[in-house]
Amino acid sequence: MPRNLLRDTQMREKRRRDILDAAASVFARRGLLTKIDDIAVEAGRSHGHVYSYFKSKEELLLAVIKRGQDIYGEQLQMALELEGKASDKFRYIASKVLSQESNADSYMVLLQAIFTDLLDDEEKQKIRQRGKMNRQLLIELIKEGQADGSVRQGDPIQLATLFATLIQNLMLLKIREYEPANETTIDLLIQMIGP
Amino acid sequence: MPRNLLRDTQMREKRRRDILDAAASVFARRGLLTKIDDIAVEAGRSHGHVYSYFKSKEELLLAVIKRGQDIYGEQLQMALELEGKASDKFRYIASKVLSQESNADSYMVLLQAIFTDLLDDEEKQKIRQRGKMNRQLLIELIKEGQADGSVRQGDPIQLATLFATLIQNLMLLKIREYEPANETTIDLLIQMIGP
Amino acid sequence: MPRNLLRDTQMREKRRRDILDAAASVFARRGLLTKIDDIAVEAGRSHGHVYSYFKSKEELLLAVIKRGQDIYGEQLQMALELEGKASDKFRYIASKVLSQESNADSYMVLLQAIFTDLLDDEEKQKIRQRGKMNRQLLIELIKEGQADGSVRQGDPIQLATLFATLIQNLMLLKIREYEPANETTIDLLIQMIGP
Amino acid sequence: MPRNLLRDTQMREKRRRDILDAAASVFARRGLLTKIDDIAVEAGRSHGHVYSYFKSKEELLLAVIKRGQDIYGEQLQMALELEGKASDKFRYIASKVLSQESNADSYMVLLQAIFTDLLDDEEKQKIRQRGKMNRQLLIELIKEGQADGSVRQGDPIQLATLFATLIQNLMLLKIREYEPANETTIDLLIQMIGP
DNA sequence: GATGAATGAGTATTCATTCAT
DNA sequence: AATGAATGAATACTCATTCAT
Repeated sequence: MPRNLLRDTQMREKRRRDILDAAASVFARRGLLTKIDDIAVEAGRSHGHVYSYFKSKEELLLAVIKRGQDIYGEQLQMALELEGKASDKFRYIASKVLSQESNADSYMVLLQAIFTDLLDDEEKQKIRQRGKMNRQLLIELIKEGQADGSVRQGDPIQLATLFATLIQNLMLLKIREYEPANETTIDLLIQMIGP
Repeated sequence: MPRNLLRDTQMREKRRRDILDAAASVFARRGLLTKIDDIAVEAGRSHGHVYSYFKSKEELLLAVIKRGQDIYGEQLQMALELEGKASDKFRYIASKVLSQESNADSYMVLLQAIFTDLLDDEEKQKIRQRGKMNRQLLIELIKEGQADGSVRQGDPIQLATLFATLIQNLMLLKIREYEPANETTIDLLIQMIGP
Repeated sequence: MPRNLLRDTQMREKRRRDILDAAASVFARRGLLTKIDDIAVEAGRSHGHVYSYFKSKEELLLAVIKRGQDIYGEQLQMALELEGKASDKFRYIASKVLSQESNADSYMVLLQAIFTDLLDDEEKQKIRQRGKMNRQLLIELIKEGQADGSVRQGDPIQLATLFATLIQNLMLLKIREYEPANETTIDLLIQMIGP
Repeated sequence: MPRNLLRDTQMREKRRRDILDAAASVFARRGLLTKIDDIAVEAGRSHGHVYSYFKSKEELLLAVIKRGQDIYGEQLQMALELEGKASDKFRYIASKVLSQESNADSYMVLLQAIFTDLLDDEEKQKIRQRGKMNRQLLIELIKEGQADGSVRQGDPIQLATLFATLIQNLMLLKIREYEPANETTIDLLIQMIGP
């Protein structure tokens, strides 16, 4: 009996996303030592299930990383398209990014993947390439801010790197209940890159 | 002929340090997936050798982390004792810390240990405690800078966190050959926390 | 409208045979490591399909073996019923058996099943029993040949075993493209058991 | 403390041989479905032990096969160097080969490896190459026999193949307690290739 | 002390089998 | 009936740790 192909495909897509969500959260908490079974349990499924969606743990890890980078890129893009001063867009980015726990998870996974020798160079290259694209968006915004006077002068590349570094690490600190990064922190951050 | 006990002890100390050095470098590169044998090879010894200096892989990891934090603390302490404006001391810290590759290794290990669920809470507490002590030194320096006018106003705790975050991540970027953090970067950093 | 029960049954029989064919060929090529899915793919069906015709992989394997033995037996029977000298019947058997690839497949599966500890003794007994029946046919033929002077003297059991051994292995060699067993080989074989 | 290097090496060699022996016997009985643990148990060791001598199950399998072929080759070589008629040498080979159980084990493993798709073509090529070398020895002997009148006329390649086939399969039959191949069988066999 | 053989708990992955659709 | 999603038992292989030499 033939099944409903459209629905089958949609269901499959959904389950794939469920696994990615579970994986991101567990990879973030247990690093690359995560067991496939941890992920399966988090997703409420058996480990065999995971393997019918991802060929290997490495493939799953790479998918998690890619998705995190893509989402981050979309958030940046959205900010760029707002009206107003560049500094307001930076503020928007900071509060947007800091408000979502999953960003911190993704970032933690990314850090480990990229600063570690555990992946092929080829895979690391792809990840870096996507990272560069995202940073390019920030660089544009820095330039915009330097033009409209809301961002200090200086090498846009370095300023973009410092800004990105700051918000990403604030995420980490926040999620691990170090220092709650609050509105004040964001103010401070904006001032630091301000003129 | 009695053995030279002092010398024996010194030799033992030295070999212990050799292992710690090897371990820090390998843990940094291969994360918590590091094998004892990787470390032994890096130290030019057999894996059995490692076990006559450290009871377990976890104990070795904790020792590596502690040593990294202690060294970082000493570097901060040294800066505090310099003569001059607080901002000059910050500059000194930045260039000192950035100049030593082993700091980046230690920081990477620390990050993984602390943002991961792989250690006991008890051990994580000790690590956080030492982290707090180091940050306290930075907080003092921030306050000193706010008094002498070389650091901007704002919550010293948050400023210290932001500063620490920046230099630690710059280390990582540098060591992984992302963006070479150079003197300009340090200038920028000092300006950012400046008034 | 009542379904055509006869036709349903025939269809079911046909699909069962399709699976057996697929299974024989895959078992022969991949041995007992064959996956149910390999067989399903070879049969152009899903693995679930296989299970609506055979309860388990073992049952399927046993069915494959049994069918191979039965077909071999029929081929021997047919030869026995021919007119002529026993040696002509041997020649007929040899060329008949060697001409069908599926015989080699069946024999390879049989070998593995029987010289291996992977089946129950009970199942192995059944297989051996059928093997004995087939060999009995050959023994009759040997005796017939000894009577009509076309086969050498000697223990008929041993001669039958040697003959069976030879044609079965020639099949294997042929199918794996070792030495093409041709008409000359058959001549030689007949001479060897000849007087 | 340095160890006795010579002795260490010898011990290692011996243990390697022990594993090969165990592996040959288990592979023969359980085919390619053999578990590494079966072998370890047979060798009276843990499965981890096996892995410090062979990198993988496949490597171990290949080593077992190679050793079996090498030993068979040596047995043939020895026969060739005897004094006397070729048919006596054949008789010697037959009784020599049939007297050692391990030959049957090796042959069974070889059969499965070579008639199955489970190994790389490259590995299969190596195995076939060694097989050819061994058969070449038999071919020489056939020719010798045709010259001294103790072997029937006919294509030496085919005669060698038939002879090899016969003794190898007799081994199998014998070891699985089918038909005890006894002196009579060998007589028969010699007569069959005789003039 | 130093080595590396040996063990066995732990983990990624596969695949027979079941069963809802 | 036919499919393929889901499960979990089974198994290859790894690696921390121990310990005899």
